[in-house]
Amino acid sequence: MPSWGMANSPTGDSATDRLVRILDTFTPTRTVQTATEIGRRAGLPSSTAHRIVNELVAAGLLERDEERQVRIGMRLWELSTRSSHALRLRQAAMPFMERVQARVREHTQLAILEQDEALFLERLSSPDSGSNITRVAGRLPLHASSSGLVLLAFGPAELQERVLASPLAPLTRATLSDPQAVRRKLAEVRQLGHAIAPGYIEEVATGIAVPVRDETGQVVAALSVVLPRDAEADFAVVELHRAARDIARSLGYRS
Amino acid sequence: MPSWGMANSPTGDSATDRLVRILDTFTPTRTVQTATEIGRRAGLPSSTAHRIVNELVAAGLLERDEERQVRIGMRLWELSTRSSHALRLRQAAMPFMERVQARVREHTQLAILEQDEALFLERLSSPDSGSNITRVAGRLPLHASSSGLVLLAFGPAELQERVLASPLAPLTRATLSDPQAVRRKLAEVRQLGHAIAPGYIEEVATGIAVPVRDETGQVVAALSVVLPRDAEADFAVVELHRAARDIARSLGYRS
DNA sequence: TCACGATTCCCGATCAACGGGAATCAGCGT
DNA sequence: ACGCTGATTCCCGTTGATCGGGAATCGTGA
Repeated sequence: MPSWGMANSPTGDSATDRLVRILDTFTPTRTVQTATEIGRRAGLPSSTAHRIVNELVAAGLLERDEERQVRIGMRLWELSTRSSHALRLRQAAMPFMERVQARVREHTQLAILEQDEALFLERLSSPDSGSNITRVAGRLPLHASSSGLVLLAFGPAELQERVLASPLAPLTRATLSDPQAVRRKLAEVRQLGHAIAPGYIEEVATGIAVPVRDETGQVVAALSVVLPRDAEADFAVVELHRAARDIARSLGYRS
Repeated sequence: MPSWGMANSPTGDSATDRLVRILDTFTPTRTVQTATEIGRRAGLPSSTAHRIVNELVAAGLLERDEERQVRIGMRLWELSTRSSHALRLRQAAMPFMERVQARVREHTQLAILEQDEALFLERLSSPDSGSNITRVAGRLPLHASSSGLVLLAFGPAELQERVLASPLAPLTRATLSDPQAVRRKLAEVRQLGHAIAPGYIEEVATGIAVPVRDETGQVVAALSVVLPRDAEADFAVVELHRAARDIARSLGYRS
């Protein structure tokens, strides 16, 4: 069968899939690129890529800068803020995160559960900085971060089973990668009411996280700080618990 | 011609348009709704709405809660943070906004120019609150807000022409709605280096805004506070200018 | 039990999207 | 000046993915 006469036919994946593939070609480190480049990365012919990119630019989901490079549009951010859930939480948490940050003087972070990972909603950086693992909108595995352990420990049982059944990649020598060890750790977290993760992500850093409850009393987020490896943790734990309680209160949680 | 035999044919608007229409059915006050409801608001038949919503949920752009209500997904927020431009600005501005907020003790806001309106990227609320016009991701017209006037005064000339040529809706009796008056105001803003908008938006409030420059020296944002109508403005003006300068410096602006 | 709305499933008709290809444009090195 | 490379736009014949009416199913509240 001759291929020179082949038809140009639709690709077979939905418009939505293609859109996500295109948006995914943007990464935190590559925030601008040409339409052709997008096409190459998304597996689209140049001509198709241009047509779609132009549509998206017209719709405001993408933007072009002065050199016609394409970047993600503010419109998308605007639409994304309509997702009340996280935004409301972030808003409520902000003032108290600032207080923690002012008193503990270390990176202060707020994370939620998202697709079996800890997704960081907000981060106030330490004035006298240090390590920089987490980013706003960054993710960390549940078993290897203090925030993740809190979200896991207070999360639904089937989540725990799913995560414990999957491979637990260690990030450092200290990371818990044995299901039984993680299970014990989770019990400890539930008993203490907070998670301490010494060196799980970076040898030199210890994460400390507490659960944050919404107005229904359900744990919806983890509030955390990152301390130097062998700093005194007690003060941070107290401050975190206080902030978590105040956030829950400001969301309307009683008792 | 009998209509009962009519074909089912594509709508004529691109998939992108439909996506935006669907996302636009979500508003800050209506953040969850059923698929059928989305269809009704977006002008889509129920069956079509369901198909598309299901696709979007599968792609992570929308989510369903426990009652199968649909809401905007965190995935969208995550993708939107890839738009470096605004995020970088917000990150750089945050610490200095906090300082302004701590010292002036009034609503402190950061806005950028977006589609001929002032789009608010961030807002730190006054502890002793008061009016609440601006919201994060909210918009205000350029001619009627201190932030807008700054963005307009230091923006490209063709933007000024376009805005002055369009109808200038007054929000209060004090709002400048005459093109000539706005033109004079813009000259004043350029001369003073900041904008004072007494009662333009709300009778009882005065907005004060200063331009924020990026590393190239271009004005990319407006930093503003909202004061009670006849509060002393000088202190706020000084603080705002200092913060704007520090933000520009932290972005790498020299001189 | 019934009624109503949301949701899923099915399916034939249609046309908007697809992408190869050619032309154009822009920058760059020689 | 001149080709070379890559981005971009335009054209156009083909076709299968999209569309939505309709029916069945599920869920809930009266």
